[in-house]
Amino acid sequence: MNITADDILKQSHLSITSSRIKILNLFLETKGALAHGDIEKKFGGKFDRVTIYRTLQTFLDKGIIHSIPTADNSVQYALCKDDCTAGHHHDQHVHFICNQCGNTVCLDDVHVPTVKLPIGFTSTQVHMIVSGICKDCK
Amino acid sequence: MNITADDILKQSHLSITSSRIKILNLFLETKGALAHGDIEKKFGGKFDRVTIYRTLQTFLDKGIIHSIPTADNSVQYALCKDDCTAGHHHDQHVHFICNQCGNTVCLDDVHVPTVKLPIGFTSTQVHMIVSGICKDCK
DNA sequence: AAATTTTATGCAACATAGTTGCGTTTTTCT
DNA sequence: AGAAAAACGCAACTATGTTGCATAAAATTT
Repeated sequence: MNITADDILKQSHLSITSSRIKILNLFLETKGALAHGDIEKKFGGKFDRVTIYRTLQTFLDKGIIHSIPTADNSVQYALCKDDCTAGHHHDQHVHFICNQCGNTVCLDDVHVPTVKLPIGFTSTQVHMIVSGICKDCK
Repeated sequence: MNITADDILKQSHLSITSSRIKILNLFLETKGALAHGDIEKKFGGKFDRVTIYRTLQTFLDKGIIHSIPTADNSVQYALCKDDCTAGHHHDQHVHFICNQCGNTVCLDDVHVPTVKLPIGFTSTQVHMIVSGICKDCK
């Protein structure tokens, strides 16, 4: 049995509202990552833009989604795996951005390698973003 | 003898203009990376915002600077090393963003490790962004 | 060195993205 | 069902990024 949007919200102690359910379902249905603009387009004014901003922020805070920085100024969001908690993210996988279709996907199986930082530097988070051509576009 | 802004522009076959010289000098003087907003603040309306956008884009195209995606929607730019050319970037080093001082620096000595992608994926560019506490803030 | 061509800049107007405050509605708790 | 808490929608605002075009400045030619 699959996990539902309802379950996720309950697990995170969040109020169950129709906008949260719908946005969360969109994430569950979508394979790749979503930008704020994608969500806005998908629902075509059904929700206020502000609601989408706040919902994404809430999901980020609770560790339901994680953000993926991109070179073109459009932050993408993707669902976290089960082992993410509000305090600490474990999304240490590589993200892939396809230059052809523009999709961003989580390569859950590709782990971000650890690098040795110069003396004095301490790392709390590592992002690895690979761009190129994805398997659907080759 | 140090390389000058003038030299860089000539090498890239770009017209020598005062805005390009000044923006390039700012990069030469600054250790870390700069965002568009930093440059705008620095010059306080001395140049048009549009000029800064276009100058950055030109420098990017010519391989004079490279861009660094960040999680907070503010693309940073930093000078490329000598071995970057217009066609192909060789800035395969790790970037570090300090959560304390907010500075972004190029860790020129830390090379981005190669990762094995799933079958069907082809990589053209890899970004590795580490955030944490830098050596000046620890 | 002046004229011409090419390129870059500034301005205006616009488009998109993100934030904040506040009254109203919805959800949750008892 | 009623009270308290949380979320939503609206409006207004700020910041960020883009485009077209007239003007200004560089580079090129003679």
